[in-house]
Amino acid sequence: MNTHGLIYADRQLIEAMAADATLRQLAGVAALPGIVGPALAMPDAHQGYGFPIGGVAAFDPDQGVVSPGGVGYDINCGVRLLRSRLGADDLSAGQLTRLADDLAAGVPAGVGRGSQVQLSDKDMDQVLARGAAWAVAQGYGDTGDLEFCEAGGALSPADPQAISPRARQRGRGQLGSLGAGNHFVELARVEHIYNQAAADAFGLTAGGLVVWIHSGSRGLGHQVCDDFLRRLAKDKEAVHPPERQLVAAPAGSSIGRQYVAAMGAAANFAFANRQLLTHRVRETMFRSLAASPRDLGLGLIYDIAHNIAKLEEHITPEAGEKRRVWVHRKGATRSLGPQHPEVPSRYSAIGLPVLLPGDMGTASYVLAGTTIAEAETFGSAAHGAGRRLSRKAAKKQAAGRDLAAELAQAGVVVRSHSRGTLAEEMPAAYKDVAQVARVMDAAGIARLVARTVPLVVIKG
DNA sequence: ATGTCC
Repeated sequence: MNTHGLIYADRQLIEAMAADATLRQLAGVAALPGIVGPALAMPDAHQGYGFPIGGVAAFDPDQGVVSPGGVGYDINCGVRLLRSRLGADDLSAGQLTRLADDLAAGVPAGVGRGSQVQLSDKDMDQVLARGAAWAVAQGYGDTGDLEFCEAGGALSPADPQAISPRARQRGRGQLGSLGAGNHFVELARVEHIYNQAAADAFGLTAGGLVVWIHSGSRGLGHQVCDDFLRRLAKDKEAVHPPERQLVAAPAGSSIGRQYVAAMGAAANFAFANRQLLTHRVRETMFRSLAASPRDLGLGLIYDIAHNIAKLEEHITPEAGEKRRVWVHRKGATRSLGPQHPEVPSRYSAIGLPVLLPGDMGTASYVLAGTTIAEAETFGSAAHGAGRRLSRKAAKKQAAGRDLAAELAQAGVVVRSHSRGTLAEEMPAAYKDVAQVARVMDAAGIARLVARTVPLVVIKG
């Protein structure tokens, strides 16, 4: 190892990490060349492809690497949160059911499912280069949305030409679609406020209705990851660690630059995707409730990327030097404290919103970023509950059960395109998100702001 | 996560 690992967890969470390959994978990350500061594991960390999900690592731009396994297959998988002017309890059961039906009909979802938008090659170039800004320019959303997206909703560098024809083809009909797996649209009620000043700044009120949107770069990002893993596996320039899935490219090498440019373009596809989904959700809700945008609100609180590598400037942990580093956040969220220049001015006294979606039957958390995270974790925090059961084990446990009925009984209206997805995503498949939130608050890498509970969930 | 194997 070139550095040590640093894990944020309580006893139970670290025992779960010890029971799978998380710690071995973290040691593999710590052995990569040019790593700066420790190899970090957030409290939701679990084993992933080569590099733990919930892992964070920073690399020197000259001596270090970029790694597709350190970003993940779903490039710029991420989460958005919308506030509303509605009280959740003002909606009748009938209105909620109708919203569930209308959103299920209006939001394209499911494996391989496409969108209503068919992109020309020229449009696709613009999506890949400009991300959410392209979507807003096309009328999908408000100009104001961009201020509340990480990186303004577009990564740079991003080169449309670095994307393979196959990746482009897979993405062509998928912009504005949810996908499957853990992706969702959720209407939720703000159940508890922990920090009133932060909640006020974020526009969250107790009892208020909010909307969570979780999606990524669909088949396009998946293909980009696959393309570069294959190319790196047979590239002499590449770094080939004993854990073969952790193959990496020197950040300054030709293939490293190509990966970064392709990853940025795929990330932009994901930003545009969430922007189109947002537009579709707003339109559907306005129509379903026969309400005006003025009455409903649905302004964007924030859009975070939780599968990404970015060249960022940080004061390095322990050494305390100001350096530009390639920060890999794989299943990890950015956490920046008050007054940081990348925090929108509306939130500058509070810190960046840290969005922590839980499972579809329990709760999700909104937290605020901290200067402690800036100092210790390259400005990073956890991204969710973390899996307790593999997809396969979850399906086995769900056999013979009617999960939609169980969730309805618990007050959550679920619409899913696939029974399999519902089984893989059942609440018992996830660890306790409250535990993850508590660890972050106790360690100071993010501060609790609010808890929301699900009312309506749309799944792939 | 994923046209769940080109």
